[in-house]
Amino acid sequence: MPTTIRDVAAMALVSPATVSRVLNGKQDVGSDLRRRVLGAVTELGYRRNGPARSLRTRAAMVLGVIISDITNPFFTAVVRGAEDQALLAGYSVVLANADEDLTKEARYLEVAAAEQMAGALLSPASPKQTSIEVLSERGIPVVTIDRRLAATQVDSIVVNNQRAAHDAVQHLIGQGCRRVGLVAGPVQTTTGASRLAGYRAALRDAGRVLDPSLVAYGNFRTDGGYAATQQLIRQRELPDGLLISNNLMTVGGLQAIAEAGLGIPGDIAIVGFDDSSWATALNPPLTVVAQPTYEIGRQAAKLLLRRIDGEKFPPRHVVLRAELIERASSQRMTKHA
Amino acid sequence: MPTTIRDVAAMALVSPATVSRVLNGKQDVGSDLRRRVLGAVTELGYRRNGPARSLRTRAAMVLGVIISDITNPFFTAVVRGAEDQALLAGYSVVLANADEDLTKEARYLEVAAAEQMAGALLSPASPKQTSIEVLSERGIPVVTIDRRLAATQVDSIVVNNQRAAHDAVQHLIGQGCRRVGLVAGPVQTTTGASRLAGYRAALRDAGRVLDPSLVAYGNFRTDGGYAATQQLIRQRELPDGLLISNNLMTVGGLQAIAEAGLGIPGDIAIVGFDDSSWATALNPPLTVVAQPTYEIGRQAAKLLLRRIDGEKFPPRHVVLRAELIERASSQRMTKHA
DNA sequence: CAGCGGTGAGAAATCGTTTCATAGAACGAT
DNA sequence: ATCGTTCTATGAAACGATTTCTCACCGCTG
Repeated sequence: MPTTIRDVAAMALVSPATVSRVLNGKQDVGSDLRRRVLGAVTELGYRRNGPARSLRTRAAMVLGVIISDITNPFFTAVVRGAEDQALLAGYSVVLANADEDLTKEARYLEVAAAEQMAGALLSPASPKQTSIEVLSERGIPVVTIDRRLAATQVDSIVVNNQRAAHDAVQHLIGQGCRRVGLVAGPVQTTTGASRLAGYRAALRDAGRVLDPSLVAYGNFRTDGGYAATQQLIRQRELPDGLLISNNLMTVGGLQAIAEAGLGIPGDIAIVGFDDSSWATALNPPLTVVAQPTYEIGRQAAKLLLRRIDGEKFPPRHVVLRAELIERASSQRMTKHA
Repeated sequence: MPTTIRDVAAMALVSPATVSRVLNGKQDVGSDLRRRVLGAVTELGYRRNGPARSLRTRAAMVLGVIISDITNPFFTAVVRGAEDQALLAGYSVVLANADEDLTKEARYLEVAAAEQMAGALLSPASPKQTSIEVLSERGIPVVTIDRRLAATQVDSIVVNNQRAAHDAVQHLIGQGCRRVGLVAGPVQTTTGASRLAGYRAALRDAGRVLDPSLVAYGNFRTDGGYAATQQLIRQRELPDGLLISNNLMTVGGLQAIAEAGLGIPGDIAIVGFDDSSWATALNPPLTVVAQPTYEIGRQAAKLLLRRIDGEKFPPRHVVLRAELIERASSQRMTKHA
């Protein structure tokens, strides 16, 4: 019952083809006809039928963003960046929440393929098991964010996690921490693995021995951070400095520490990953490794749009820098000591 | 180039119509043919073309969720509930971020209409100015979440905000607060207005006079909460208890209080809206009005699915209960005093 | 003036699926 | 044996846009 392109054509006394051309600005159309068409469009309140359009053009003006945890503020911040960029180019962004679950992830990749989205941003749940084949076999470009895929021909935007973790650990050592611990993320994610590597490298560089009992593994979620931290602080020899590999685990970690009655930074100095609005509301304010979330999203979308436009260039792997923001939770030496 | 339903039909030696019916389980198809078809489908790795399907059926198996702030954990938690429910019914969920911006909101409503989504969940930026006409004139059902529209014929799932705010203020008064302040949300949202009303009602019930200088207005975002709180605590007569109308503003408020060097709950007792993972990691842990976020999403999706199925019933306005969770940030009286 | 390139517009084919209207078969009832 | 009736399965017509192909027309040039 809604108005179609034929209705518009009839009212403007032109053919549907002309209406289509006006609407897409493809070919030159005489200015008088153009006016007539535009007039009819607004008069009838005509809107293009998306599916019909996608069916014919084999691509919707929609970008899919499949993130691994929608409740993680890091990802939502990334999405903001991607969204702004996409909107500028006339694309809409739709999100899907894969929940770190390979099945759900696969399902949403299929939705993206089935709906013939123009492209997709993805933070893969696994570098090996995640398969973007459904998309690539249909020529739909993908850019991964925050993490990489084992298949290196896929563009990616990540931060230098190893370096960032290295900086953070170095900072803790500089603050006089003797036993620096790590709440690590899942090693099957590239982020988890890189941050672990950075931690190890920093200790080695400082001439420390690696004590495996100082590393506990979590699932990048609050409960995992809680459990891992508890494991670390229940040992005979406590860590006196701790790097926690992502924001949600940091929340869990802080809780475990508070419950154990340990003082921050007196008993244990803390550095978290990912800045968040509440980091400064904590007491003491939290030292964090801040990732350029908005920029990650923005660059990912930009890159994706270039691929959608059909530009050919070798796979690009953009590495942005994360920055250590020193706040009180890790300050053991007074600055003017 | 991807395989179509005709390819499948050719391989199974049946007509496309039969393949379609097998795939949709609509009508009876002989079990031998059914097997042949299914075999061909898996063999060819066939996937339905979404747009073609939507074009024909005039509805995609997709639910749109348009939320007003994707960086707000409250909304993302709601989405989780809606998603689980939708997936159960075979629908996929896509999110869009309206960012409290009427223009963006309108745009995404149009996208939902243009893509012929089956239905939409919406937290309207404004009860009056938000128009869901694009959807309703196409028969696409909408359920609002967290907030209502002025047009009461639209289903909604909200919490009893007035009651919740009332409880919180009553609690603060019970803790001995003499001057209870409020960081209010935008009055043009139903949530903002209801919480303000609850605050006022609680003071009236307690026989207090309403002091307008104890209420400051924010925009439901961190910066707004910061500014509003600052305004309240810079007066000559400070509030000694404070209810903050949403989670993001609470973060800003805490920051302002920390900067002013005020002690919680000693100088000022705090109750925030919306529970969050970090609420217990704060020192002191934050007393909050917790909303049943997951349940809001779940019920909203359920209701929407019934509408999509074409069920007819009068507009339903579900009101869930929010619950006060007392933690240390508002405890001034020791329990055993 | 013939011929040619270029331009603006229309007719019709097309995208891949669903579905309506049937055709044929099988079966039971009359 | 005939007629209905019920099942299955098919052919073909949508759905609403884009796009190729075509043609008419115009102005220029040699």
